[in-house]
Amino acid sequence: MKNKLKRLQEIKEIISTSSIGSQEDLLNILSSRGYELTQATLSRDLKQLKVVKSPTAGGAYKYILPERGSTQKTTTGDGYSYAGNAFISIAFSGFMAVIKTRPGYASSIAYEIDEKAQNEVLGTVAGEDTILLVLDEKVSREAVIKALSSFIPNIL
Amino acid sequence: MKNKLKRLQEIKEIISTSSIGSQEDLLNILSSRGYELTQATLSRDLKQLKVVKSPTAGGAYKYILPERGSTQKTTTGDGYSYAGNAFISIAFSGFMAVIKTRPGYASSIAYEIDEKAQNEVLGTVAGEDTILLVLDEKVSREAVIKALSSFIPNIL
DNA sequence: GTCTGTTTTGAATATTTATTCATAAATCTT
DNA sequence: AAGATTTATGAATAAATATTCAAAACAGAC
Repeated sequence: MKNKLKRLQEIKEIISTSSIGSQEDLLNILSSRGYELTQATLSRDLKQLKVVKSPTAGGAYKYILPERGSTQKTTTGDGYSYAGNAFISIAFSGFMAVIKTRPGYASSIAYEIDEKAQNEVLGTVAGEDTILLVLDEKVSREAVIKALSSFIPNIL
Repeated sequence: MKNKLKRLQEIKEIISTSSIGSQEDLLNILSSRGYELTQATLSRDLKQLKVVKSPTAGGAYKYILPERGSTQKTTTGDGYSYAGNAFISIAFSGFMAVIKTRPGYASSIAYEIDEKAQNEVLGTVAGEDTILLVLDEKVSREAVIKALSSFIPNIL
């Protein structure tokens, strides 16, 4: 219909000026302003507007508009990893390990480690060509190597 | 139970690192990591964490952590303590700890730690979303938590 | 106009999420 | 320790929300 756009505007306005806790409430307000639609349509409208139902401090819920001017997130898309090439060496000390990489690759490899070796590695800190890993004190160094080897073939 | 806190941290971590579309999905991941709970409890957890189910660009939904400053208010007192919001989790290994934060906040929180927990923490190294803490070997983990909790309320 | 493809919508339904109610576990107070 | 109070939880259910499926409204192209 022609008034979908106006309706979306109205929805944004209602949501931003009052505290709406359910689609049914919003539906009633819209109805009182002359917009006839069903919950199904409203659900789709809210999805399109990227409206979100957020828990409030008072223990209830309210709909909120998405952040304005938020930057689009960039997704690499290719899904390929340079880990194999960029990896240079690994060494252990206590419950830590240091990985050397080719310059510039430390953070991307660290990101993969964070993703894929959560059981073995508590966390990482990456510089330019060095990654510091904090290992779980319950796992062996062999287990760490094994976990990393699934996406860093050169490690062996 | 006592593991509610760890569970909440785990939830934050899962949500911030992967794309979860329903509580059931999240429930499965939690289950695979050893957390047994029902959807009812998860719903309450998410409400407490103010997690929100947001429509994505791809036409689906995903859970996201609350944006800093959206509904959360700054703590009273001498300054801003945004640390609470940006903090995600803490884990220990040996005389070290790893703190995960929302991307970009690691260094500011690390700065606060350096300032305010000098007795417990020898030093920190911060990346984008991870802080490495070297702990004083004479203090307990509980003491560290206690010291940090004075300016990272969410830690408890 | 008619044809064809796209968009919008409602009714019914499926799915998802929140809450109620009861119980158990933890915490506090004597 | 016992009793009282708060907190955490699951099972069942209620409530809310998303989607399917079919139909209608629309927009162009001819």
